[in-house]
Amino acid sequence: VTIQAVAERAGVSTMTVSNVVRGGGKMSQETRQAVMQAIRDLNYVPNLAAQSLASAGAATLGLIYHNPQNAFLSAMLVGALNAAASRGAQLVVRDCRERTYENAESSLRSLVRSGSRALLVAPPFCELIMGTPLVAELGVPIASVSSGGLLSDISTVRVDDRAAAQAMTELLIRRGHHRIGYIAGPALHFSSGARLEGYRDAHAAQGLPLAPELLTEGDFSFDSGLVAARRLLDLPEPPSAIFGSNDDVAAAVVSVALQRNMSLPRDLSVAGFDDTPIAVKIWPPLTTVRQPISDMAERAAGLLIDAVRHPERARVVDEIMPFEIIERASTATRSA
Amino acid sequence: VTIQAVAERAGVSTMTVSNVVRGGGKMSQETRQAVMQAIRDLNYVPNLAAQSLASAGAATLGLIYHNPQNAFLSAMLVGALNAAASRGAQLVVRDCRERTYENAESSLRSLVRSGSRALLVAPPFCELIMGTPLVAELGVPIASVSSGGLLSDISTVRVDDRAAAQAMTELLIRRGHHRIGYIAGPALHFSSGARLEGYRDAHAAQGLPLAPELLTEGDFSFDSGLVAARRLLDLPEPPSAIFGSNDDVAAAVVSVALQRNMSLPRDLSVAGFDDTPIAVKIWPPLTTVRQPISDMAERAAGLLIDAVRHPERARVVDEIMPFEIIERASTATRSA
DNA sequence: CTGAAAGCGCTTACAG
DNA sequence: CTGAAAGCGCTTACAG
Repeated sequence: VTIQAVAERAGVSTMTVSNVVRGGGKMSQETRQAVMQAIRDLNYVPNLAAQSLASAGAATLGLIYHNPQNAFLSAMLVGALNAAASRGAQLVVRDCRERTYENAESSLRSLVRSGSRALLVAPPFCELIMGTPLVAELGVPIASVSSGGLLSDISTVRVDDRAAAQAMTELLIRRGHHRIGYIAGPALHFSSGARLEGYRDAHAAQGLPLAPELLTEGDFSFDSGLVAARRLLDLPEPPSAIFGSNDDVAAAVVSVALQRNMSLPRDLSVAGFDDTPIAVKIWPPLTTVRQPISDMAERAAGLLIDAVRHPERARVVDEIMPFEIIERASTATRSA
Repeated sequence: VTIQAVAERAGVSTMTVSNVVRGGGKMSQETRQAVMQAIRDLNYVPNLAAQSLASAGAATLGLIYHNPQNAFLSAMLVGALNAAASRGAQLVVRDCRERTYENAESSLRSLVRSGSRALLVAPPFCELIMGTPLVAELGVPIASVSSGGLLSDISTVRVDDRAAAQAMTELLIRRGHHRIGYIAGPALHFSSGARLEGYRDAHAAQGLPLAPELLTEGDFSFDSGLVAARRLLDLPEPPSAIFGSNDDVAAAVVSVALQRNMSLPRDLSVAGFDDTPIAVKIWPPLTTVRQPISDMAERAAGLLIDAVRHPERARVVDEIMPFEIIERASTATRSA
């Protein structure tokens, strides 16, 4: 069942069918009705590959990321898929094996070459390609989610990571915690730096000294959180609260604490970042910074679809979405 | 940079370039070298949409599923993506909003129409379309992962869910548990039925009576696990162990128990199914049935790619992969 | 408001 | 071992 079959059945040209399918074009009600009927009768479904080849309206978005097991990525995928589905776009997903510029470059080129008219790039790839000649060479709009900072030539939808981390740290300080351990993310992600700044800002704002031994670095993985948590809890003077830079890392802290028979949140307050599903699947559920990842991805994908359909209006934007501090049972006022 | 540009630079026809790109064909070493060099010089990347349109070798697989937030689906995605990447295939992913036959049908038709040469269908869609005329109408090989049973006209890669559930239940019985709560999955999934059978088999095999009040049903979600766990623990004579039919449900049991200040595994043993990431991100880590979801998906996708490339050998297969019982800290011998 | 023609970048027979 | 031709299903200007 091709567009031609539909055209014949409806007694019009393929061009008219194409117009009806894409929703645009002006035509008499009857023609449109006839075409719709033929489409229904024949059970016609457009061939996206052909649409894309003919370099058409069917915006197909390319998405690259690393480690799809990750909850952040799952959420991002959901959002992008939603935007694509609700707006008739196609999503092509590509897993980049390594977090290197070279990997990102070859995946991105292939995607564009294969019909992607816009690109959604997950961290840390957006940081990696930002500002390089590649961005212009690709020649399509590019957007990212949760980049952790403004990206000169890539649109971004993010929260104010620095302010969010500051707000969370201040919450902990208000709860009476003076020694707050921090588990930073990997340097490759701009968001790691921004969140760390926020942690520092809070100390400065509240006149609390920064204790260097309370600062550790992980790579956003649960296992790295385990290591960092042990180091922190083994300190001669351990922290009374630990802020992990994402939920997986915070969950690792909870795990280590429970394993040591500590009672949470009495003996230790724990906070995370993202509000991914795991935040409420562990006990005690995590106090965390809610970052609407799916919505952000949906918005970013929407931006791209708009840019593809209305190139004249397209431009690089930096959208900041609101974050929310969610206090759950993993934090409490410091016990005297 | 099209295939033509490469052909000109290498001084051959596009057909020869095409042959080199797809790896097949017989040609002199020099021609091949020249073409490869031209490809490198020009940074040529084939246009998958065009390949697909020309109804070519570039196997593109369509994948439909529901609720990508789910750990099972993430793992499945990873596996499929791996297979696709390592074998030069393209993966197009489609989220089916509702778990209905109609939804599956329209998504599947669209996928095929748009160039998918084979389909990977997640539960419960494989159960939904199995045995219907649609399968033949689609006209492409279809495979599923973890279907929970043999599917007449769809290839499947699965574990023996019944035997796995029996093995887990027997482990619990051997640990001294006589009253084992069970939280079944939704009826739509064949695996729910199979696992429940396994739970029963174990009781029969060990000469243990089945207590109907110990049987509850969830829908594989964490929240449904919360409800079921409360019901079970509120019983006049509560179970000393609870077996959840997936890890999310088991995590919910752990959560409810900890919330009630029970000490795990002393007061309650908990077991799950799947060995998804959450199994080791909670404390105590879950005893569970390890089902190699990613590998299974990779295998299923590989089967499909083979079927596309060698249609003459293609047939419906039912592959059973080994499961593994992983005992972690969430289970223990029943305390007297 | 509707249509005929050319073309998107590739591959598939079919020749040579 | 290599190439010229036709065609995959659609869309984009351009006419009428």
